[in-house]
Amino acid sequence: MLQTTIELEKAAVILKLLGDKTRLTMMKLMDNQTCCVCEFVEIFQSSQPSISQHLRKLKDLGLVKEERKGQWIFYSVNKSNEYYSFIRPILEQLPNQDYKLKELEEKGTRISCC
Amino acid sequence: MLQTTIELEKAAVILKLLGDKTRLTMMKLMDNQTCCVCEFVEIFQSSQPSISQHLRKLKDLGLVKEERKGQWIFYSVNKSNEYYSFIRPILEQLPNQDYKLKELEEKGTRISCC
DNA sequence: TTCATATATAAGCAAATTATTATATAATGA
DNA sequence: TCATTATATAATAATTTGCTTATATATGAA
Repeated sequence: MLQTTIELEKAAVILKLLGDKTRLTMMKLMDNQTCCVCEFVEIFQSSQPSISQHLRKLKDLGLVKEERKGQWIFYSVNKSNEYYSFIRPILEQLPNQDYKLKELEEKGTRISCC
Repeated sequence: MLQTTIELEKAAVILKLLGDKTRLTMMKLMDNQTCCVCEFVEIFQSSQPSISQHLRKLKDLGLVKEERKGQWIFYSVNKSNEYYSFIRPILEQLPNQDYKLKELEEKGTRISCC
């Protein structure tokens, strides 16, 4: 079987991180799109520190990358991370969440912020 | 894309369960083999109630099935569960753990018990 | 420089999770 | 029936997690 494997302990850590509805939805969104913190705050109706803390955990594992543009910091899935091949099949099986960003665009809150 | 999707909330619950080193290793083992509680107790050097509780969680989600044979209860991955297609690609990427059972066989503790 | 906005971090707390200890149930064999 | 073995469950304790509140940092604009 020509399949790369991932250390079991590392896999468990990654799966635990993905095993949270907010983080999992974020990852699915960021797999297609680049998002900033304030968008997540609006999408999930969560506090800004709460969103920042979720992103911090994903970043600490290297699953996402950040890019500052002025005041804003844009996050996206780090597809060159060595573990991306592990999480990709998981994300692929999740229903697309892009409608959440579309809703922001319709309300004008996507443009105003980013 | 001809790919079935899984509800996001359900996916998060499953990933959280898999996001534990003991449970993840158990699932990888049970994907190939049928194991009983006492084997897991020896493999993980954990208490019997701790192992039973991990198995209970996996069973509650339908991820594993049990079959009693005399005093022993054998557990294995429930491949007819509707979510097996979701977890299979995850398990496939994990390194094979069968050596753990081989070690029991060499020590004679596999046969004595099951 | 000062103010406003976006984001990060730290501390504290509540909720959830895991392990332990004690006990119950079920099957086997003497 | 009684003792033993395998497993489950309940109660509790210990640990971890996630959120809130408060504060700090960084950028841009007035």
